[in-house]
Amino acid sequence: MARTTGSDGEKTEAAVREAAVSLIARLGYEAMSMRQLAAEVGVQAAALYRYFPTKQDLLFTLMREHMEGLLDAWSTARPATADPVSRLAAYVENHIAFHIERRHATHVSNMELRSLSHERLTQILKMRTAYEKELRTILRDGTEAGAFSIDDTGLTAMALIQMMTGVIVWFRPGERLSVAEVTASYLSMTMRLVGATISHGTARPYGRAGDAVAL
Amino acid sequence: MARTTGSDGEKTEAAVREAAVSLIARLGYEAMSMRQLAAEVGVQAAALYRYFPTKQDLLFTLMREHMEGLLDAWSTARPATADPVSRLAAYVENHIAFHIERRHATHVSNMELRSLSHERLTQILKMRTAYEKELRTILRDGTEAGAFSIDDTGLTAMALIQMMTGVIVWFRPGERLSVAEVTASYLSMTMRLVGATISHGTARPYGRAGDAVAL
DNA sequence: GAATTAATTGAACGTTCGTTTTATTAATGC
DNA sequence: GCATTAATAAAACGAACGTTCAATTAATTC
Repeated sequence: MARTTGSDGEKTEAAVREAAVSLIARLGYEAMSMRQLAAEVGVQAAALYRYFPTKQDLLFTLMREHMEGLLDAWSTARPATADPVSRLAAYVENHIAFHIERRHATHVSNMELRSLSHERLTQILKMRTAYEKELRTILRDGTEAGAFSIDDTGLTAMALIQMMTGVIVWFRPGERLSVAEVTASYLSMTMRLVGATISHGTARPYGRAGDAVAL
Repeated sequence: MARTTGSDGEKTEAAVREAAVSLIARLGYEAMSMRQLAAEVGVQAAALYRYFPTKQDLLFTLMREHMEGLLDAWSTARPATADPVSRLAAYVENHIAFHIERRHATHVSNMELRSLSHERLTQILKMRTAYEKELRTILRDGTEAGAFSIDDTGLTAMALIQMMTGVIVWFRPGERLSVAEVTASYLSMTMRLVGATISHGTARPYGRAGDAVAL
């Protein structure tokens, strides 16, 4: 009826985070109760409040760390080259890989924004906007350099991100398609959508279906 | 403390539906209480149970009618022609128009699926699959006819639908872009993504940026 | 090995939830 | 105008919710 043998704060907190992402992704934030979460972890509900002062603090922590992870992943994957096609390819590959690997956390970050307070919502959206701006910059640079032909970079960036993130809705690892195949397909679709050419001024389109996609 | 002057079942039920779509879209199904909904309509919570036996029945009704509306809209808009490019254009135009016009209901139908019972979830997903199959058929027909060049019609259909439906996330009527402009952009992006050509065997691509899009 | 700190339990608090029941009044049909 | 039906209010139900508090035990420190 008190501290249990082998109990360890760090391990418990990690278990809480993991279980929370999984439960919120499956049931939704509002539908998940603190008692349910505690049961999943194997503790009483009161124990959760040692690690997160409120239920919303828990949600916010999960979301903030997910967004930080996304920005970190991109700043690691971002290539040094100025070539817009390479930069766009790197963005797409990073985005698909990250989102497939963290399907549940992405689900939470995308679906539960309305459960945040105004101030915290603003913080998350700021990070999201920064990430989207990276794509808009690539698209604008590429258009100005003549590598892409795009009507509206803002609209195109949103369309691409929605398309790519949507992969988590239908993709299940270990089914018909591998992660590499899915990534290659999305890369090809992206390059065609933006009207990418292999190099400036060339009419040859990038990655037509049936061709091997040059990475 | 009982029936109020001017009360009318039909009007009340319509008001309940309307307020429910709006509230669920804004707060989420779990976060919306029946008392909140009743207050929005201007009645007591108990009055809602005259029209919908349970909260989940209300949600299911809204979703089912939304999906029926989508299928109806497409069966009206679907062209008689066999030309895949025209059929795809009609699909995109109908999809964008319908989803922009019914942003809130779409939000509800996409986000609250997990609050349905298994049986009802299956019913909704069946309608959704039927709708998606229409797009897959167009893409397959177009690929076989040589009008599109697509790697994987299933994957491409999902990517296109995610891209198009995503318009409701960022688009706000009356801001920078008109509905017509947005539709034209999405049509152009779609045609490029599927590698559409104006007619079979021609190398000329459909709707490059900068050209006028032929509708 | 005693004192301190870390981790957790169990019980309880007040609130809100979806829903049901009963009573009451407005509209309708004859 | 009387009987019937439609539409609602008011009050209450038990259950579940997020959260707090006090007590208790395990691990750590000295």
